[in-house]
Amino acid sequence: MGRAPCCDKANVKKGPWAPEEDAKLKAYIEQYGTGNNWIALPQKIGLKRCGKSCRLRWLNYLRPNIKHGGFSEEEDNIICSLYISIGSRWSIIAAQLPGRTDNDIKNYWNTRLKKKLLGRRKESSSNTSSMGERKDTANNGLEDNSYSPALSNSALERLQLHMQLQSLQKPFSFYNNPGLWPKLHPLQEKIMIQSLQSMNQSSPTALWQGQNIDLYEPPTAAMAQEDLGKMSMPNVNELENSFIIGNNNPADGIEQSNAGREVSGFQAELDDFLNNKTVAFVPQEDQITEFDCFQEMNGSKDDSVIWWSNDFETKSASSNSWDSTSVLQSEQMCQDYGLGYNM
DNA sequence: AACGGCGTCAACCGCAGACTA
DNA sequence: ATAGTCTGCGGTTGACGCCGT
Repeated sequence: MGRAPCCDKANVKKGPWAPEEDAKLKAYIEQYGTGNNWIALPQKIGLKRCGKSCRLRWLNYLRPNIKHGGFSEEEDNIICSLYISIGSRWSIIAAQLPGRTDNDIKNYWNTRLKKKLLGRRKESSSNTSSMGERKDTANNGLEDNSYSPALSNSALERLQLHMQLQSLQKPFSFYNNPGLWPKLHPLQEKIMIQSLQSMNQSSPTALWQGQNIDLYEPPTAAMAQEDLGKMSMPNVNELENSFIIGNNNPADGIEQSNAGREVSGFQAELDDFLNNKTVAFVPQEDQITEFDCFQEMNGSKDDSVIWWSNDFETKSASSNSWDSTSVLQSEQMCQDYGLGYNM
């Protein structure tokens, strides 16, 4: 059974809002409030707009104390940290940044921050190029893998960011060192990727749960082999917990303080990233040979190494990576996070 | 000046969950 | 219990402006 449309689309105006429309909407809401019924609101004030459109306009633009543009470095850090930690939960992230809307943050991430962070891969690839490995210097960014034209997969992005951070912290950790990865035939790789893809489609949470990866304690090679054997991915909850700080649970005193150190260390890394202070991870010569198997997997050696297949169709992974409990944890975490970072 | 490519951002769309009758 | 409605959210789209050729 289909869903009833929220409004009569034929009689609804679309596109940019006119100043008069803004004025009408703003004046009404400021005087009467939304009345808890966005659908009825446009009729009440004689606007030929969909209720949802009114809501969006109010929340993203007309609402008082909205800030547009001009994101500070501190805000950058918060967005990046939270994105890596909780994914594309823009509303939660926005809640930590007063005056910012989820839409704004989402746009800012997609158009700038993502490039700022992931674009560093470009640098490292260029370095590789200078070592005579690359043939193509154009479009060597993350999104250019032949497997995937678009990078909408926040989970993968987060993994990659996570790995970048790890590469800085522990350059020889498993995830940075393809030499520790099991050698697979390109065909096997593809099958693995397809399996991951289907797993992720059928049960997005299953992919992430049940496996441990500590953000700062990389698994041993044996563990890693086992991980890969199970075709698992890092446990995001685990990852997420690595960021929980200041939980004020006396029983966890020691762990808390450790967590605090981890986070501050992480924050330092992030700062470095954002400020371009650190040198991007440059694979060692022996590692580069290992990279080749992944490049061959893509049928070419012309691009930067993409660790993961970007071919995952994880449209839902980002939003379904954890259950509501985790979301609540995230919200708690966000509060703690705020304390931890002296916001 | 005209054109095309690209980046940005406001707005739309569709889904999922909460709520209500 | 169930169907309908509303809200909130995240992904995507399209208009617009800037810039290089």
